[in-house]
Amino acid sequence: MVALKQKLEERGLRKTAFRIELLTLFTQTKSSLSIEDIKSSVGKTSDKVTIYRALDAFEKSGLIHRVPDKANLARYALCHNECKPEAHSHNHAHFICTVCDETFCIENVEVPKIHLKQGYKINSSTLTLEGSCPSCQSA
Amino acid sequence: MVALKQKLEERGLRKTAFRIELLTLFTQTKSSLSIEDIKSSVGKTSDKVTIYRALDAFEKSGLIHRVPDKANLARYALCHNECKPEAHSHNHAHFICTVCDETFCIENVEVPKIHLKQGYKINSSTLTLEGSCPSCQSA
DNA sequence: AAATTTATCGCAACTTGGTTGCGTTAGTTT
DNA sequence: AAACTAACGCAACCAAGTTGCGATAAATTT
Repeated sequence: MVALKQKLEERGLRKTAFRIELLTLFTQTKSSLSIEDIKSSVGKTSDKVTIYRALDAFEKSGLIHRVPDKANLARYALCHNECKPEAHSHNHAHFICTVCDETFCIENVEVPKIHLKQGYKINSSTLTLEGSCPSCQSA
Repeated sequence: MVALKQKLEERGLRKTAFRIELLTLFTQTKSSLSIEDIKSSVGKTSDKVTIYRALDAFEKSGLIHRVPDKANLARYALCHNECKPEAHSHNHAHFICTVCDETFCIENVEVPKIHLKQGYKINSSTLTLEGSCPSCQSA
């Protein structure tokens, strides 16, 4: 909890009740959170605009990053590595279960380095796998 | 043109003026088309609903497939390989230029096969690269 | 060729994810 | 405590995409 407030302070973000609650939610979540998820657990009291702006601020300051989502919706997860503002480094793949719509970070899989024809400058690369996860297999 | 109408007929789609025009546009386009692109070249006369439904029908019948887009918008391209309804096979990477927002298919790059932990079933995998393309480099 | 069938069209109205403007509230700094 | 300004919250808005439904026009049947 203390470390959590520190994270906000380090980045020049204010320690409001809502933002602390939101960041806590992220630390307690194994995989990623959709806006839906967030709304249903901390959004009862806060306006959607507040949520969007907080997510935006968190992302800009390197606290969280966007992960892909089946329906092309926004989805976020905590940054594990050292992410600085304007330079997120998330070189891992994502697995999206098309049954339960969960998004999993595949930590131990590196996104292969691709080199393109001369002239292309690559800033980021994402490898997204779609299918069904173990719990949805058995169903 | 003849082959084009045939494609529609083969899939049980009607050869309406609009759908022929739309399919022609796809064949004339090297990379991919956003809804914006489509609207501005064939959408003057047709309703957006018509466009969406035509794209939907084309995709379902394996004529075109969706490609990722920077802003998570829908974007489509012609199917090169043999795509059947319900079974698209597009094992190539996409490059999105974040300057001009163009999406390029990287034809000669295979999406590497990833094997996950037991229990995950992968239906499709997409490798998306973001950066700036040659023409936007020089600017 | 006319009649029937049915895919496609096009308008209106709606839904959803997300944004903008702006006045108010509340951390933070002095 | 006063001043400063990030963050909040409401309303209004926007854009992408969907749904319902009657009208139109291919394709098929007679």
